[in-house]
Amino acid sequence: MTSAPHMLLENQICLSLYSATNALLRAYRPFLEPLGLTYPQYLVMLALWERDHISVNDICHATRLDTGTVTPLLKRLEAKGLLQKKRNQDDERRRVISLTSEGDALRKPASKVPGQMACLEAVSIDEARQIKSLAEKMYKNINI
Amino acid sequence: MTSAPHMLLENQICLSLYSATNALLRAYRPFLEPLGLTYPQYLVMLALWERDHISVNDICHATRLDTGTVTPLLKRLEAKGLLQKKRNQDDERRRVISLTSEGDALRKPASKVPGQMACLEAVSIDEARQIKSLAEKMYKNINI
DNA sequence: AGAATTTATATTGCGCGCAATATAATTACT
DNA sequence: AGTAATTATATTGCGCGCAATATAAATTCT
Repeated sequence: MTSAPHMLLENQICLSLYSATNALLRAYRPFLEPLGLTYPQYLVMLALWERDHISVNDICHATRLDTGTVTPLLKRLEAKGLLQKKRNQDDERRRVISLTSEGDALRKPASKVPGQMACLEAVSIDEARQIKSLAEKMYKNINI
Repeated sequence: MTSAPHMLLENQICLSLYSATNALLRAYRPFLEPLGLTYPQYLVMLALWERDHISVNDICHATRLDTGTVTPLLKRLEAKGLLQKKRNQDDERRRVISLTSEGDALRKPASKVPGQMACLEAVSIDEARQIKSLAEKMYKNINI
């Protein structure tokens, strides 16, 4: 029994996206490993370098990661001495996440990562723009 | 200190791809859950529905998954009674993965999944084609 | 034939990704 | 004020994703 076209692996859009994303994450690894960061941890650090002293929820929104992912991830970054968690005085539920001087200092070497990734030239600049815009549209349309 | 453009989360192509892919995987969940499958398990079943009696390595290639991912995944599918693992007589290293009648029977309800996903209309048909082709290019260029 | 290399699969361990659930503080409602 | 609903964060558990390592069978080389 032959498979219908929509049941063929080679026609799975999701598999293409899935494997490309995993490949891209693997490509980040050698550049992030010297910084002691995984890609999701790098996203959290980017969020903090962009705006310090924010809440866990702010980090979830900025990085599009889940609480169940971010909470233990923050613990690891805290254990590495890159950030601190304090209680917010105004709202005792909130935690305020703040960079340590080490966390702040990591910014400089981390700023070389985008350039290193660009050197891979996996796609052209224009194609990168296209795929980003299409992925954004997909993300927003799925997340109602 | 303000972040340079290439250090802004909103300019991270990988974050767009990453979050879109995760969103797409989440979107599959309600359709795959009634079948008792995760998305990677669905990929393996698609591979077997396409060609039965193949090796673990064949499955890794077809699904672009890793041995460390596939081996335990096959155990779970075996435990669900969807497939069997036998030794290859010609080459004792190889395992031959074969669908059970239950595994074969799952093909029919599974054939509705692509249509259900298409109904989400996350992107147009043409955009889906574009993003698939760009993701394929990226995947192939990264995986030298 | 015997040793070295390659190939196929399995195992271990860690970090997510996420659904479900829990806890505690705040806000809204009556 | 007291209760209900909401919000912020944390916890649990399972299934990947993958690097590193192990094991065993087949192949190649001498």
